[in-house]
Amino acid sequence: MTHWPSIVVATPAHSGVGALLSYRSESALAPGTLVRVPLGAREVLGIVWADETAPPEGLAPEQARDVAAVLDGLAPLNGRWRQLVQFAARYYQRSLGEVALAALPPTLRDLDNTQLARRLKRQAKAAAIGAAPASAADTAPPPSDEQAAALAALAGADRPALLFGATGSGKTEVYLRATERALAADPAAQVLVMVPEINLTPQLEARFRARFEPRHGEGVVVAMHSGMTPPQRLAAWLAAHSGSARIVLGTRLAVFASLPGLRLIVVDEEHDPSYKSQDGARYSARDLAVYRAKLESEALAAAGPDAETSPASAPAGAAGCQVVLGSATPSLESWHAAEQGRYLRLAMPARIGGGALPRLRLVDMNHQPKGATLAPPLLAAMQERIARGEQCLVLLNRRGYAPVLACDACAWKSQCPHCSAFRVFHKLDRTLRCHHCGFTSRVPRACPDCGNLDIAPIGRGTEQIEEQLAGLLVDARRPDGGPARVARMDADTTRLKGSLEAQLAALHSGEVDVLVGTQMIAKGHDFRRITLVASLNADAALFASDYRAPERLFALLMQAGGRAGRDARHSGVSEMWVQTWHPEHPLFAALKTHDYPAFAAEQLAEREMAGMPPHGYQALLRADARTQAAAQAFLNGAAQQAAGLPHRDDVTLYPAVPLTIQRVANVERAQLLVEAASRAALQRFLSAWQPVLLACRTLPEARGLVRFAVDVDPLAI
DNA sequence: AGCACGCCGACT
DNA sequence: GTCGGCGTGCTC
Repeated sequence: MTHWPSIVVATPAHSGVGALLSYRSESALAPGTLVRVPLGAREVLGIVWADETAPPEGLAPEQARDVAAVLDGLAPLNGRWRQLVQFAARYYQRSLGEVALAALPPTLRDLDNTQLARRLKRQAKAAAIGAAPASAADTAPPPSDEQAAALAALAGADRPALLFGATGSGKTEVYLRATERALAADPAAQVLVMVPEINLTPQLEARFRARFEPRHGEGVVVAMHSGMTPPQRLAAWLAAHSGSARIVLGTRLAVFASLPGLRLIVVDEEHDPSYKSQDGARYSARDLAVYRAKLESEALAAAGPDAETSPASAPAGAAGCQVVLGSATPSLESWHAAEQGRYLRLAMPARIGGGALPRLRLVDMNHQPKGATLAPPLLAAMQERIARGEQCLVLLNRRGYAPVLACDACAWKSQCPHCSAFRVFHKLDRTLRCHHCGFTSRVPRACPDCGNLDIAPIGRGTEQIEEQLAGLLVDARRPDGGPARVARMDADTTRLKGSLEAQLAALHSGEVDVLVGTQMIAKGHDFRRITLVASLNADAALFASDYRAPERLFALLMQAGGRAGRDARHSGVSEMWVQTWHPEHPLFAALKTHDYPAFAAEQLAEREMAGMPPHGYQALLRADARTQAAAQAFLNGAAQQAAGLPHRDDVTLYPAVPLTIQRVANVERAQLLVEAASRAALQRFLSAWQPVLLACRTLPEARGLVRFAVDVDPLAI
């Protein structure tokens, strides 16, 4: 019998090719089956979405081509996975094909059956070795009272859980034990643990391996992130898909991993903006994680009590798939959900070992010597720490030596020729670099415009702070009498593979007394001897036009402060210094008492007044074009042609505006904000709008449009 | 997105 | 006389 399977292929978002293409097959193909199909002149990977026994309507049967091959040996992707992908595509306004195929490891796309068979064989072999029982040594520390309480509450949770735990309160131990419990409840159970950045995977991976490999064998934990080589990614994906890997640890892309036995999802540092993808489909891995857990739970419930192993002994919540969002400074969205009771809040306010959170020291820059980068009291405090053999962390969110280089005599500045931004002066390699497009050249000896020899850096970056601190601390002495050692850590110093680990090791061993760096040093790393953290340019975020800037600043400062005093011996004296021109700002009052709930309440009240998320819903229509006029013409045309669309009156469309950085790599950028009072209204309108957007591409006044994209729930507007 | 087809400038 | 530039157009 001839079958007419509907198959998803990697069609780009706006190609005009429908989401599902009909092919012909002599045998039935289960939904979720991976196949290779002809598409135009090439053969591509496809996923069977539905198997039809009747020829498709609106397509002459002879136009359907034959399925070229079935990737056998791979179980079909299950219904929950397909539902997740379908939801993500619809919600984030992308084609199903783009989302579905991007969710698979890239190598799978160009593997034929013999190559695949080889990989599968290797994988099965590795899984067999890994499954070999090893020593059952249990090195886990007993949980604290708070951890035990959180775990007990989690066991009965019938909702997503928000683990609101101070830095150092031992959230990871809760993840480990929740994982342990999930794995023990069901021999096929799998757990997904997500972290915001690749940098944070190695140490978490190490802890999970140490805990679970002794009991479950090697291969029980696999990592999944974009830093892995294509073969590594394929191996990890296959291990997860086959069920041999019980724990998948990864960045946002791991939310799409095929996990047939998924029973628990952990989203660590759930507030982190890295969970929102900024290219391709702009999905929020945190939000998708919550949705995925719901899908899995519903499927398990529908399967009935008979389908599950021990329904009688398990608490109500544990029968489904749980999701735990962890943070010391939750996103306002998650906090709001917890306030409303949609999420279950689990609080762990105390630090393990009883250490106190650092004391906030605000430095009013109005009362400091003019032009001082580091206020004298801060410098004195640092010298004291060094003398005691303690470490300091200095935070500045700017790489390079100076953000701008300018001529003293004329108006020349280090403008990037391709972007509406200045190029950053990097003193170490004498370059001017554009941090947006990468355009780099050597620093000119003289002003390119007027020939003046005096061209001077304006502003400060991490390189300069490192240099200045080395000078200012030249007389500082460590307890052993040696000179203070200053180091810098940012994207420039950690570019090479392994260099991040090497630098962290140097810090841990005590070779470094003062570490200068960008926000990457504030995240996750557990430094024992740090007792002072200083933030030099917090003000930039206080008055930023981005309404989420205060939220991010609060999270960053709390997180950075959390690096200090983790060792209870030092915690009594640990301090968080913030240099500011606005010490009266209410954000600092909440920061001083480490009072996230107060800060969140204040922010949420402001958001409610303004109808901002989570009290309103937003989407951006973004356009890239050769001219700003074309970009805006496309956006405004799309807005005009929205007239009369269903649900048009449920949304507000704002005029098109250029982005803050209007031009990047010679592409002009503009965007248009869409607001709605409810998620559903926004969704309905965006769906209706999609064909209009496609039509507006060819508007004569939009000539020169390069691309457009819809960003649902944008992080910045 | 690929990858075709298609119509105009510098090379064996 | 061809190789190749990237401008439109299609993919079950």
